[in-house]
Amino acid sequence: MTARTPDSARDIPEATVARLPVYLRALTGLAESGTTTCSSEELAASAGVNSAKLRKDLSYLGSYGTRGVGYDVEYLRYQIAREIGVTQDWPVVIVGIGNLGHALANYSGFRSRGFRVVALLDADPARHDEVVAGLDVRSFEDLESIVTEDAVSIGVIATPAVAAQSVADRMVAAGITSILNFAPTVLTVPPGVDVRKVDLSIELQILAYHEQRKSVAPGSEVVS
Amino acid sequence: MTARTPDSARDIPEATVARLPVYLRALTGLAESGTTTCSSEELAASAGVNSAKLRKDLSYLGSYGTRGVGYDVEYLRYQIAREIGVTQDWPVVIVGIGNLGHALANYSGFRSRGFRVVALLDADPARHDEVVAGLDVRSFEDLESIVTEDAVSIGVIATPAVAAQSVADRMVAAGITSILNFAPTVLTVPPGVDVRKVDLSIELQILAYHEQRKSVAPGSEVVS
DNA sequence: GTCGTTTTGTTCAACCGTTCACAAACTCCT
DNA sequence: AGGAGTTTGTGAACGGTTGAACAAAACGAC
Repeated sequence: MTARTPDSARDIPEATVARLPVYLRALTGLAESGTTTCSSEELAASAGVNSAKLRKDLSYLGSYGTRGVGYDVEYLRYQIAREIGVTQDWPVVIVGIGNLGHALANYSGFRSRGFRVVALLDADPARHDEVVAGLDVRSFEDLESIVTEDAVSIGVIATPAVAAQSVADRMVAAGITSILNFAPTVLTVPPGVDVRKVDLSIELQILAYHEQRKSVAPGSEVVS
Repeated sequence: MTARTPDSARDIPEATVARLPVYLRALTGLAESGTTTCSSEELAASAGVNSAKLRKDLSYLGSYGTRGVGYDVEYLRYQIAREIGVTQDWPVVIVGIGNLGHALANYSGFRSRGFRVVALLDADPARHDEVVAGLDVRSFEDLESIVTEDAVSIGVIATPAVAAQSVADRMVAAGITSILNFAPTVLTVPPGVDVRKVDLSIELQILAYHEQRKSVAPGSEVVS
């Protein structure tokens, strides 16, 4: 048996980390529908995974269930939120207020899940008088002062591809250590900085690959 | 040695499929900058992976390189495009023309990569007179006729979470077999239908998890 | 208190994906 | 033609992820 650390401190597998937010959302849904207790089977169904995987994932956080009973929805929800770090609010800055930047700025899912958009920046002065989602679009030159003042550690890049690398460089120089990149380009960052990328057309291309296969071979593939 | 099938027919690992579009983009970039030949090392650098992985990925498609020389950029680009299926155009329908739907409809990366948005649908009649990205927003009730008429097999869901499942059900009933879901909810679909999901807040939460860990001193344990 | 039922937490084996290391194959130079 | 240098394609080892199966623990009935 591994040593039982009182507070969570062990390293959680990356695949598990990626699913924790899904469990968190499922638990929120259950809580809103009035459920106070749930089994791993129920929660797994809500999250779209199988129950063995769910239990294994939760076991990395600690032992928050009760055998023979299940999980207390509110308690587990809090534990996962704490583990992810969304019990506190994370200030976020969005750079590139085009169509996608607009959508991101207005996305209510950010604020409701522990993220607070503190600034919208764009290199184009023509956009600087605009007000989006209650925030006025500011100059990209303000990046450093905003990052310092609001202790921003997460940046979102929604610029055209050509600008993305230089924006990332400025972000890193300003002190940002986590970047969510929507621009269709590969970012190079120094060690210690995390980058996650969301690429819309890549997702469609993956679907197209499988779609093409369906029309050829009868052996169908299912990805949930 | 495994049997050499003349045309691509073997099953390509899912992880490899997800990277092929990245290679395709990197090759397009190289071609635009006038490069006609590249080594696996160069291409891997452009794509942000290591060269061994790149070579192994490409080996699933066939043997398209020349030892001692490298890859012909244009030739390899075509082969990957053919494998993914983006040499033909894929008609796509987008449902839910809110902020995100707007952004998706205007996203030029779709059309330039083999996808053609044929219709924008929304359940809200107040949006039906709007024109977005050169297309007029139509009623969700038109889904079936559009899917049939334009042979649409890929649908994009950009609706609020509560509507997503019923939209997916209608899409599946209409004949769509691949769905890209931007709504923050788990979709249930019958076997044979592929779903990929893009979840903006989940990506941020994964970053937050790692960010939280950075600020804590490595190996420090708090025991009260 | 004991038994039976339920459900978690964990162990174990199979699977998938990544990386290393190297033989095979091609070019260039002499 | 042959040898040196280069780069691909792949076999094999390794580590991470998944899924099944089960022991441990809690609860309720009596």
